[in-house]
Amino acid sequence: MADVIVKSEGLTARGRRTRAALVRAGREAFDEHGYEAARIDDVCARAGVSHGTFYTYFDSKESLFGEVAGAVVGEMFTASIVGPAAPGDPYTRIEAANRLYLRAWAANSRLVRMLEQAALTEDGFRDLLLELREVFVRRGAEGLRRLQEQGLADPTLDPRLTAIMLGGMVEHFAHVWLDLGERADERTAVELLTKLWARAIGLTSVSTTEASQ
Amino acid sequence: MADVIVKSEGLTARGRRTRAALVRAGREAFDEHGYEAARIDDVCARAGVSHGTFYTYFDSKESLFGEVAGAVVGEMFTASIVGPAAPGDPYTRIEAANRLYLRAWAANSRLVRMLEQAALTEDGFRDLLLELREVFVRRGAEGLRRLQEQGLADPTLDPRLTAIMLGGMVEHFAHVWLDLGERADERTAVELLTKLWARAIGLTSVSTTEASQ
Amino acid sequence: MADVIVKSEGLTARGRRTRAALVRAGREAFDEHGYEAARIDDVCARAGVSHGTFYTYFDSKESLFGEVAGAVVGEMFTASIVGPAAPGDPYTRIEAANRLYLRAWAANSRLVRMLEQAALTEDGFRDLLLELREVFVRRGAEGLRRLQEQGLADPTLDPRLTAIMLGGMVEHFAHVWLDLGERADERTAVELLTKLWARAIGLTSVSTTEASQ
Amino acid sequence: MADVIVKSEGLTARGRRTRAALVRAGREAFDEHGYEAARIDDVCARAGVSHGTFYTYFDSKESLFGEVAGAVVGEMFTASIVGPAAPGDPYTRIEAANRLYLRAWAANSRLVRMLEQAALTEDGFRDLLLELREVFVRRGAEGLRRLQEQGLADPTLDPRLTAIMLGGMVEHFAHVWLDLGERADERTAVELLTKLWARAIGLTSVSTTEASQ
DNA sequence: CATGAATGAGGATTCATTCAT
DNA sequence: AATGAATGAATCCTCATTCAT
Repeated sequence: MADVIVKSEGLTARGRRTRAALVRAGREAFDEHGYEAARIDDVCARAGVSHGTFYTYFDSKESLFGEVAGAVVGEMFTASIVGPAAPGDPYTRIEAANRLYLRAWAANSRLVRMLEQAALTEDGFRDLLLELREVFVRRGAEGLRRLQEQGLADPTLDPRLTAIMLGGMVEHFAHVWLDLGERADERTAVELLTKLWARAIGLTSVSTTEASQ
Repeated sequence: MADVIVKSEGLTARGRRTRAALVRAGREAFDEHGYEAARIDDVCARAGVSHGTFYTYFDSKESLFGEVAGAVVGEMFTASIVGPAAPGDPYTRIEAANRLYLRAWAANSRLVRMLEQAALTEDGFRDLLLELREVFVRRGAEGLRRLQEQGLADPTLDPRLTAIMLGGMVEHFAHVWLDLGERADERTAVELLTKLWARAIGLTSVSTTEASQ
Repeated sequence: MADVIVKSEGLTARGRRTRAALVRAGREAFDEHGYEAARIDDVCARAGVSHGTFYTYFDSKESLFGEVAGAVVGEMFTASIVGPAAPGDPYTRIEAANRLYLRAWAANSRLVRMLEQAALTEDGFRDLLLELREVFVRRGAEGLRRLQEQGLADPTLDPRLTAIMLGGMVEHFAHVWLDLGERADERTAVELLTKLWARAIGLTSVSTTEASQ
Repeated sequence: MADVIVKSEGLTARGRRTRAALVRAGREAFDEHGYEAARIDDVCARAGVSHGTFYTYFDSKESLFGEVAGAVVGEMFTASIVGPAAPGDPYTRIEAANRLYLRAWAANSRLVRMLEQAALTEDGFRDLLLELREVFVRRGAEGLRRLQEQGLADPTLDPRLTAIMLGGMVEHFAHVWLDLGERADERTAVELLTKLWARAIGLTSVSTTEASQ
């Protein structure tokens, strides 16, 4: 993945536990205070280890963040996979994907923002960030292409750009919803996002189906 | 607006010049390095004044940022106004609005991100940020409501939530486009954003017109 | 007096007014905040003049303090003089002197403390302080010597040392009373101070007189 | 005691050594330069530690001063205790008390002055100062009351106010003697202070005894 | 005389990182 | 593997003083 180097080889069981505790603590600290404001002291206190111990496992604050960010990105990958043989019609599947998409971003909104900050200065983070985005963009683009091939979506739409825009709509809403406190319940949000998404790509079989809502 | 206090009354011409130079320099510095990483010394060097002079005009880095953010928000308001008697059909008007919207956010993307960061800790900035968002959200919601009243858009859509989502799509694309380096030319982007937007709200008179593009 | 140099010659009437305003403002500022904490800005604001003007009249903050301290010392000299042909018996005269002494120190307690602070570093201030003390010490010592010569007080007491100690009692009480908030009314305080003072020096004609209180 | 918080728990032997060195250095620095003029860098240099180490043990200059002041007050308490079964007649015991009193104040004169300065702004220091004063005042007042009960001192004197005044005489003399350089040897000073004190309270058994000195 | 903008030395404080134990 | 004391570069901010107008 990203080329951030961490000290993680040849650890005893105890060492692995300590290391894991630090990553967990780091994730909390970054999420609560942001990258700059998060203190190594705080991380160590949360993990229940002393100052010096931190440097047994990580070279620097940055390398801890790399680890945390990698874990988050991994989770988001996993969490957003709609079972390949997902049931139902295209609309329902888009809805399911949007629900997972929204949840994945909502759960990690602040850390992804941080990763974006970090990406501005560190190329390693930039790569990680682009990789994260690319996975979601490709997934969206492929889904659209498949629908286009099946004659269910407007074939003139550029799949990649469309996926970026509509994916961005979901991602951005996750941010507004959670970080900025816009009031909405998940169900309503997912339904509306899906309706807009489906209409935007001209999902044919849907025009009547979801009119019943 | 935001409740950040600045020293700005009763200045001589020279004072106003210096102050303006500091704001300009601050905007550059923040835009280049981000809020935390921006150094007051750097700002002073850019403005060609000494250390202490900064504090003649501002209480702190924070208060300078407040000034810069206020200016940016003001510019974005102004820049995004579509002439009330904008020509043409609804689709063309949405397109014009999207173009301005995209440009406004693209021009200030980094500073708005910074404002979001700052909003996490400082209530004054949070207010400024919410105010900024609200203006765009309201504008979008009112546009949609008007179309709904004219029978040109799906009347079942919640105007506010829809405006947030579709506005977010544009805003987020501005970020991906400029900050993350996604390749696209403005024309293509605006056209696609508009097509998606129009379809999403079920803009009637359009379904055939622009299908020929 | 002290060898603090001030710019005070050849001033116009307007100049003298400004200068006086600065001294007055300085006295207030020093009394309220202490020497270190008093700000030249604050002094200028109180005096209603601009920053730069201060340096037309004084070389430095220190020289302003010199002026203020000199004025205070002068006032204390004046205020503490018991009319040479003060009426009544020795006891009554000691009482009158104590009342004035107490008032003089109470009125200027904080500024004298400041002068003591300043005296630690600046010889000019040290001289002024010693001069101030000396005046009071001498006055007390001479009073005692006169009583001793008249056979009214214990002739074995060293006049200077005794005056320092008993004068210190009054001076210190002024401090405790006003600066530290010890509750007591002036009348009671003066009566007790005088009784203690009179007894301490073995004032003969008094042993019965004041027993009637 | 005072509500100044210090970092002092769970230290290793090395930590305790460093901390103690800082307190010692701080006491010296404060005593030499005064509170405001004392530099943290100077304290660190004296203690032989680096800049940052200071903040491992203290939050601020103020908290170091709190520690130093607390230590001084503690020492003064201890140093001024006259053995309960002190030998001899009342006069001799007053003399012993005065000697200890004078020494205690003389040894810490400057730091107590500093505490008074600090008490003007910080309530924690004000409390510490008042506590210090109160101990001495009470001790004096109780001594006097005992003598009054035994019929050895003027029963009409208010014990507290009298103790404040006569205690102030000793305290103030310590200041004049040491800080202002009034020449006197301890023996003479203590004898005179005691004579004045004893006469002032009308100590009966003494009037003739010590008149022969 | 008055103004107020500009200066910059100086000081307190933070915190990631190192290292002896 | 863990500890926690020590480090010092880096940064913000203050305020007495100077100077051009």
